[in-house]
Amino acid sequence: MSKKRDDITAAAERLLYREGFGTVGIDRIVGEADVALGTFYRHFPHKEDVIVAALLHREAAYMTALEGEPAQPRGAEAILSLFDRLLDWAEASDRNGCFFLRAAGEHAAPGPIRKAALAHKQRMLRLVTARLRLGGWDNVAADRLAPTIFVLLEGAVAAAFTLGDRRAVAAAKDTADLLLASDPGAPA
Amino acid sequence: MSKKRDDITAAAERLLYREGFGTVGIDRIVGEADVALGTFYRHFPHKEDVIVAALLHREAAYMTALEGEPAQPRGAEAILSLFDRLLDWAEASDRNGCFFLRAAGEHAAPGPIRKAALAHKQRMLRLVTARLRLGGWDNVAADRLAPTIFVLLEGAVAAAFTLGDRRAVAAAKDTADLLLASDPGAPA
DNA sequence: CAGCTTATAGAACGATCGTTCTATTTGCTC
DNA sequence: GAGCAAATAGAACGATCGTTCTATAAGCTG
Repeated sequence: MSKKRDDITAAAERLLYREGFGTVGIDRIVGEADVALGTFYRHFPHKEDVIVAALLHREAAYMTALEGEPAQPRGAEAILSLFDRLLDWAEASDRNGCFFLRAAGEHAAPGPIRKAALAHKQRMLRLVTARLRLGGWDNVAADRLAPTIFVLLEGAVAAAFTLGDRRAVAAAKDTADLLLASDPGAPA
Repeated sequence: MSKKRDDITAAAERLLYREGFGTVGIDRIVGEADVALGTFYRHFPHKEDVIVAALLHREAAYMTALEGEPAQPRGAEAILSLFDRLLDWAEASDRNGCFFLRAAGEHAAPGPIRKAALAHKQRMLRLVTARLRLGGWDNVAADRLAPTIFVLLEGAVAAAFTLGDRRAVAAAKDTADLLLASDPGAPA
């Protein structure tokens, strides 16, 4: 709705992701967004609020990036394409780990930040489940396979960050392929 | 060497892991360790120093916990037992994500903290490689399989945290089992 | 133009943070 | 017991942080 609000959210996401929640102050965000301090506090009464907005903003972009391309993927491709999109995403942004994992870890107190961060992971698990169904797995098989695919995605993100190369994502994709191919519930 | 130093390190590890690097101040660490402020600064001239000490302390405990039990595991058990130990570890400590991943993410500036955190991941990859060799895989097969096992371990840690149950670790273990069993380089 | 919302620059506040300092005491070793 | 390193309690510092406030300027709608 508000241009300024969006500018602030985007700047916050960039800085918080790149440098950390504790490191980045509001003055930095205000500077990066090129808005006045008063404008910031008009839109976000507390720092907590802008962090939540940054999380939601990044989540939307991330989920959209993951689901691009094959509109009606067949079979395993519904899952395997997620790893390809993940690789694109990881190579486009500066890799600094999973924003949501970090947000939850650095904000142990129950509250909007932790809630938003953990909710994203639940939505990711649901996204994987939905993709399995899209690929042709029945509901039971999808629910059974989703946690493993989720683990592979989480591991791929983490390892791509810490090892710094694309091997990890490729390894995760290959493993997903093996898993799906060897599963008795594979679609025709 | 120094009892006080160890007390401070242990207190810092506990607090920093549970509550985050930005949230916990030195006064909190000093309070938890029950030492005077001057004692703290005698042992750790900068906050950075105590963070690095906390990382190394946790790493030592973690790696030790992972390698417990079957002294000479045979075949896949060399790897699969890692997931069992990981489950024990995750259920013993308050789950708040991977300490090292968080440390690296929240300290983007190159420096001792990021270095220690990322070095741990390299050591984990080496640990996995060594376990594969211990299980009977030759060097080539071990190097090929290690990144995937590493991804599964990373994914298990992350998912155990965000999903909050043990399903994730079990799923990762089963996948490792499948992977190792279906690999052509499996030991006799 | 009037009137209202929004944005601006910047000072200012209280709290907290990492760090330093002082003065005193404890505990070990010669 | 002398001497010295280590630990204590606590005040104090400058910097930074999140937040509030004031005063002024744009920008849009009637």
